[in-house]
Amino acid sequence: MTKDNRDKARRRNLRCEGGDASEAAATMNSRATAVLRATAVLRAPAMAGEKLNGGSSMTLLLQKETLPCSPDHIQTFWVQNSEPSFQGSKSSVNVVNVRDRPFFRGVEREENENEDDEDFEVFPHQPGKKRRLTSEQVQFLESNFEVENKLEPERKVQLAKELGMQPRQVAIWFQNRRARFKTKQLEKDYGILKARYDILKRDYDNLVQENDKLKEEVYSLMKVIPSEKEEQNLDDTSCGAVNSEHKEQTDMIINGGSENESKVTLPVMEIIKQKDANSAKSDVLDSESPHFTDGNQSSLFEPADSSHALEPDHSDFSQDEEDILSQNMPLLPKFEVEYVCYDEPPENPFTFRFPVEDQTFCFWSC
DNA sequence: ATCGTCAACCAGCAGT
DNA sequence: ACTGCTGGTTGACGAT
Repeated sequence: MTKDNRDKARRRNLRCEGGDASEAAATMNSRATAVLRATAVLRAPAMAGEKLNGGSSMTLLLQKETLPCSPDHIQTFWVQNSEPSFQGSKSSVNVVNVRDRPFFRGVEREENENEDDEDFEVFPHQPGKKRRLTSEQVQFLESNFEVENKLEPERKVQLAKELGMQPRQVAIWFQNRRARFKTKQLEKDYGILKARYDILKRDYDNLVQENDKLKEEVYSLMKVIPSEKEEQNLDDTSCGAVNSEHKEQTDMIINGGSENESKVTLPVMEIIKQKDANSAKSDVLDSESPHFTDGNQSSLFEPADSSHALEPDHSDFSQDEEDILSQNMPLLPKFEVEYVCYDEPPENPFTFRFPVEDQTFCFWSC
């Protein structure tokens, strides 16, 4: 018999016997003695982890007819059975009739159904019967979950006592609650990533448009400059050579000069730099645009830095543009980056190259 | 009848 | 060996 099989058999036996013996005993004991039942209706803390002390509105729910105790008993019970985080000098205690409260409907019914059952075996698991927890039980568990989503053994027993549940039920509820929380968190993160991608995509499209405009302007400027020179050097025999050199430079700029950028002569670079300065105010690249300041950024993301977006143009995606994109998408999973089809394998898996079409961006819509 | 929710369960893994 | 966790599944139950 393997270890796993032994484990499974043991666990099945435990469940068939009504769960862990000590847990069951604790529950039954609590039920036998808990003529007084208490729960707390707590305002849900604004944020998980916020302590539920001072100022929480607290309601003690008492079974009116069977309550043999004074307010002193109530206080004693509460202090003995509450976690420190639920205690507070500012907490208000209200004694109310709970006959109508949903929290006790199930208990009451069970008790009535088992009036002759002196050992209080009203909670053992009945195969095929599932009872929903009452709204009050769920609310109490939710409050505790927000304080701490893990469940220590003592706390589990404590909660089970206070809620009239089996500790195993409490444990299962916390497990399921964690699973639900994780699912929601994943959905939320996906939404944030999607929004982030949309912004990057929009910026990229705008950059492409800006790039095209710059190219056109450079072309038009290149037409003007040679004509001026021609006028000044009409008889200059080197004119042809100058124009030839100039044309090479222009082509290098427009068609991709990353190979030897330093050879670009100053006049052309100045023109481009002036254009950069004018374009720096573009809303496309404005680091103060709303998507950087909406205050709703997930911790998953760092603000995109578009400050490099108007470096001297390279028609192909060169190193600068790769840097821009890699900075803007620092946390994209590697598989997404490598989705681009390469003619040749990339030398570095973290550098990537965009094809002329922006098919790279299809990974969200695929 | 169908669908969504949720308590309960199972299998596998990890820590003690 | 024991315990608790995660991920996945099952089945009861309520809403439509």
